[in-house]
Amino acid sequence: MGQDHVARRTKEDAARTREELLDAAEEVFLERGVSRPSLCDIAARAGLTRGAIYVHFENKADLFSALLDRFLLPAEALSSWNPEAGTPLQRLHAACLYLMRETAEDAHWRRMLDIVFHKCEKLEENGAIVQRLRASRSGTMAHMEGLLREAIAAGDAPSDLDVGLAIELLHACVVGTMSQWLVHARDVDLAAHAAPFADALVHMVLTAPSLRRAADAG
Amino acid sequence: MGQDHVARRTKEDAARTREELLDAAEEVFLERGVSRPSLCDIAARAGLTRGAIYVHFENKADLFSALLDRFLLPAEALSSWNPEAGTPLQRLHAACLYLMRETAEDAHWRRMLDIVFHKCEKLEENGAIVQRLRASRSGTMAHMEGLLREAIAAGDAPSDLDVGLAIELLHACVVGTMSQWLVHARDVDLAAHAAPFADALVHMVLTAPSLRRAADAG
DNA sequence: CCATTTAGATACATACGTGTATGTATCCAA
DNA sequence: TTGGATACATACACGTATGTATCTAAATGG
Repeated sequence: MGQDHVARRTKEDAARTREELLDAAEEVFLERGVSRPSLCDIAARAGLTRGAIYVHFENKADLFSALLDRFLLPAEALSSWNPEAGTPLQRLHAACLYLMRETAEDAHWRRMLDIVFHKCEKLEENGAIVQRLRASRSGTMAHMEGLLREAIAAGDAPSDLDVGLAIELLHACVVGTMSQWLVHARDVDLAAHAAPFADALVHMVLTAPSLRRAADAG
Repeated sequence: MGQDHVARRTKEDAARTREELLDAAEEVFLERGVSRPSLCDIAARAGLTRGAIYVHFENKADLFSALLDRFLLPAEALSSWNPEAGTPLQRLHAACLYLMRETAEDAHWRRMLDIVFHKCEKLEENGAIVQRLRASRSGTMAHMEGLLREAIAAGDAPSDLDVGLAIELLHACVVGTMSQWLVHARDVDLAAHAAPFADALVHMVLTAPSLRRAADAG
């Protein structure tokens, strides 16, 4: 605002403007999607010009990729999140609850998730998002599957459970719930619903006859 | 290609080219997203030029809207689908199964759903998609909620069930499953999973303690 | 059989986003 | 203090998408 020609300040200042550009991109992408806004729009939101963007990033795709880098996708969040409390079954329940509760309570995570789920087009040619989403899915599912197998070994889950089937459904339900919450965040009390939903989903995995191996429809 | 100046044919021919343009748009949108391809790309896919598009549609948004008109979103599909067989609970189960099985088996529905879920940006300013998605959600949820209340009245579901909570979860799980299937259609045998998933979800609604009114975590 | 209408192609003006090249002022090192 | 490096702004050239206007030929109505 007050500064006319702000040229090179200190290195930390440069890093700070980089963050401000990412913040601006996050805002603009959330409001108007990833494809439509120009780099000029994003820079203007940060009170800068396109020149600043090209200093820190190669182009819009690189900027978006950097924005994703700043954001721990669920897979990495799950891995980095302390998973060392309680029985495997309790930890599976905690993982589901964590994902949903974080969606309900962490505004920043919610905004980024909203961009990834609803404000950008998932195209093979894009690479950045698609690959991360694949990695997130397989990472989360592997994590859950490991816990569920441990739970079975510990006798906390039925031994004839079809683990692959159960995890596929559980993961889809958790992700679907998060996705729906993002769209209708104002209609629903997310925080209050997270716990009963996690309970119900784990209960389903443990008790649904149709998820047992060699099961017929109930 | 072979035709130099193909001018006005018969009225049915014109309607046919309109459909061909919509087909082309569906293909192109699925492959490359909604925002990036130009009207020229879409017309070329149909073997035509942009002029043909402007004859039948006002602009790209109108074309996309027409594409959605041609496609029955789940809500309308559910309403138009014969819902008159069996008890309310069986019909609730059939509704979930229908949505998932249709996703697994109807290639055209799957393509359109993939576009709507993953290949376009859901923005307020867009209107066309966002409004339809809202309508679809509320329509489907209302349908399901009615059936579940009937099931409770018939004694097929617990009377202290928190219907709103249960329907919110059930809907999110069904939509989430459909969405995940679209992304990883090649990794999973959709048709084989639809039935056990529908069974498990209904089982969850009927038996999960956390979905009862005044329930505490189980 | 002629006039009108219309499906679709083509041409053109305009706007806009991108990438790059250049300018400028500050910071840092010698 | 001076010269290079760097952060950011500005200017320009280019490609491209859009909307509209014009052109054509065929079909329809009288």
